[in-house]
Amino acid sequence: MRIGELARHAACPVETIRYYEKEGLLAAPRRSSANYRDYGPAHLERLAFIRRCRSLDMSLPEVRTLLEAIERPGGDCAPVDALLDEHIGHVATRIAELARLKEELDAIRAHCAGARPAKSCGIIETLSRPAAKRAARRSHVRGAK
Amino acid sequence: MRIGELARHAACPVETIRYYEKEGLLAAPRRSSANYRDYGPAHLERLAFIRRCRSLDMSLPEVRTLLEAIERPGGDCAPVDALLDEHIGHVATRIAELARLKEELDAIRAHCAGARPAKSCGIIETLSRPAAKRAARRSHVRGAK
DNA sequence: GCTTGACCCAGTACCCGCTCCAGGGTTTGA
DNA sequence: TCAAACCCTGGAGCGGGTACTGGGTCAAGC
Repeated sequence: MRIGELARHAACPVETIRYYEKEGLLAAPRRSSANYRDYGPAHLERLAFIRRCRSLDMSLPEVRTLLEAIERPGGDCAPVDALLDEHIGHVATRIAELARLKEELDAIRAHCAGARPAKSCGIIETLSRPAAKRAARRSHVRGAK
Repeated sequence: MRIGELARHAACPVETIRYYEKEGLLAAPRRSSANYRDYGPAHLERLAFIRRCRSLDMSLPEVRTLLEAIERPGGDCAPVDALLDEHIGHVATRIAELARLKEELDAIRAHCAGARPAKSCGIIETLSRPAAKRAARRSHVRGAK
């Protein structure tokens, strides 16, 4: 199967497949005489796994760790469990952070009822004042917009 | 005041201040004879505003829009209100997405009680199956790790 | 007057996870 | 035979900085 067909089966852009190969997440397939990549079912399975993990907001290093744990012959799944637990923790943390953020934004928004001269707008004034202390983000799960 | 002092007052890395100047968010200050940047209180006020907005997860284009709305003489604050409403909407959307994601991750995690051979681990099997459909993220608020 | 260390400058490369582009070659169907 | 659709490599770009190189400057102590 050529890269376009693999891309359709895995619902993954062609460029992303080449990128995964470059990053060592997906094994380089053999090439046709015209130098086209030629994939088999194992590649599709592996790519689907990667895409599924990505859809769960795992980073590529995390996916790599999972793939290595799976490939390791005779290994148990304890590292997989640990990685998943940690990832779930990150997601929970980010949810809590965003909930606090939303409270703060709602409070700021309440300072203005609309259409007043900018100089006397309570929102602008509030935005100019220092924030209540919030924990810094250090984790990889993406934010809000 | 030199850039280091401004950085301390605003709790903002020096490099970031230079970056904001390059991006046109912070006006270029006058220079000392040794070509050092020389800031006044207005710069600190403006930088504090930018940092406050960033701490609320606004993007730099959003901050730019706010700054322009504030600077516009005689303008009212309706655009500010609108921007804030939109941003709050993005945050709420991201919270909902992450909550769904966490449910899915919890469900996957429940498939393994630990320390089984990787081949028979329910997590790995689940990760290999296609995901339930979830809405794609298109918004700027960051995710979970 | 000289040294030491803290500070400042400009410019560039790097992070992630792609995405898009340029400029070519190949395959497929009409 | 020709066009459209596909494939290739290599490189640049996104946001929002961070880090580094290789210099210049300043203030204090000796």
